[in-house]
Amino acid sequence: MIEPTQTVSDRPHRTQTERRQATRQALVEAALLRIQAGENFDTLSLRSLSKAAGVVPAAFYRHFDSLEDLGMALMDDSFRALRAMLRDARRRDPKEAIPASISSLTEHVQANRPHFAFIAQARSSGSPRLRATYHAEIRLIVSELATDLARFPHMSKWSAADLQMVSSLIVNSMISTTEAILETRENDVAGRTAIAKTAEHQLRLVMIGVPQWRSATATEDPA
Amino acid sequence: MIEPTQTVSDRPHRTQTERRQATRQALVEAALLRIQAGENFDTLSLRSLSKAAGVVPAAFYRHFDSLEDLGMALMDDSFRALRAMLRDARRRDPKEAIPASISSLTEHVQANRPHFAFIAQARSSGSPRLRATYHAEIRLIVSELATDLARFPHMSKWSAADLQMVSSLIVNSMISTTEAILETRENDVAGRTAIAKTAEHQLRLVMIGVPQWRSATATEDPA
DNA sequence: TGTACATCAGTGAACGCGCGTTCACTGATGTAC
DNA sequence: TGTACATCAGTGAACGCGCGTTCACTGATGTAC
Repeated sequence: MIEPTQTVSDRPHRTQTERRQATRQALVEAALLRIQAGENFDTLSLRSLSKAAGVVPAAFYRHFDSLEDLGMALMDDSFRALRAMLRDARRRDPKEAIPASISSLTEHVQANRPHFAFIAQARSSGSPRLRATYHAEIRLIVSELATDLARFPHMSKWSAADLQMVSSLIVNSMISTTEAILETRENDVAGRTAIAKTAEHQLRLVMIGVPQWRSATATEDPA
Repeated sequence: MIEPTQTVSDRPHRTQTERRQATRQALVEAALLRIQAGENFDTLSLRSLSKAAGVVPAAFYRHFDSLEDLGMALMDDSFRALRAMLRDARRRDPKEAIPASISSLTEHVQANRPHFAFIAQARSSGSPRLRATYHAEIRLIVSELATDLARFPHMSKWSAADLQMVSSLIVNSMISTTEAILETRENDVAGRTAIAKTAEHQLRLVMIGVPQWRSATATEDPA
């Protein structure tokens, strides 16, 4: 009577691989949940996460070498979410770059609160290795934005240093905006709208200065 | 032969009050030392700090109710250092406001690394109470800067919202600069000079946009 | 298809450790007379 | 100035707890024949 072949979702006994993935994911998600709730990653314990994932502490080691190892996995996932956001922003109308970027930011942060919260934390907490990874990723993003900016009319002749200067100003401002969004309560839509508006004005103000910018120092790294 | 009245520093047996203060200070400084070394405040333990201060764990309670209480004391000290920096910056030539502010920032951060590092951490770690204190202090600083900015020629007629918008852009940028300075090694003077230069350019770029700024929305909070 | 064996995710017990907190105490400093 | 008493910063021992890590194990899933 019972169909001998069932779909994956129907099957009560999943394959070993599927079960393994599920446990790993449960550990990761336990961490993200606690981070979303405002806890700092480095106050999490292997035992509490294992418990939340419904697994004995020793089982943790079947998936991660250590808490830091789980942190690195979280870092991967989180920056993947961040890069998806950047891709989305770039895909939108370049004539409306500012509002497009801001709305992309607010939407993605809202849809991936725990990942962005984890990134925000990594700025100044976590192990040195996690922090180093964070800073390397951010530096990369700043450089990529600098490249993008060089395509804008007024900045095509700018020095690399000046492009990095504007780029890091923008990225830092976006990080602050992200943190502000994360501080809003889930249902405070108006609060987030206000933050987005302010962020938009800040970007506009920066871009207004661009056509008149003249670097004071002529000395540039010849490389 | 021995002078019956000695100076405080000579006296081998200080008063009870002096000894008390010294122990309290030793606890606070043990925390600051560990923070300066890159540790996060909320990984510190009452026992390790007591040990560093040369005192038994139970003695901690003669000075602080809890670690959070010590954190609040650190917060007071740290924001006192930050406010001293702001006062210093305001005291300097207003015609050279940008370089004056940046050099004041770099000097004070360098002279009070652990305090500024603690503040930088409080942005996204520590107990909710510590975080709330941090955000309240920063909000106050943003508002004070907005008031200052209103005295500048082009901004005297600006709306409160627009002043806050520029002010928070500047403060966030300064926070990022502070964090960058804290990441430099103690002897990396050149690195800090480069960071200061970039920060100066960023502020200049922002201020260049100011005369042309027109708020897009006419709707303002009537209050 | 059926059987024998290998793999391996998860178990449960045990370990030593540093933690925050409590308590009755000690002995030097401070105060009242 | 000298004495008797009060104050109180710091002591040392003890507590129960959650931590990370180890280990031999179990039993279901997967594989080779």
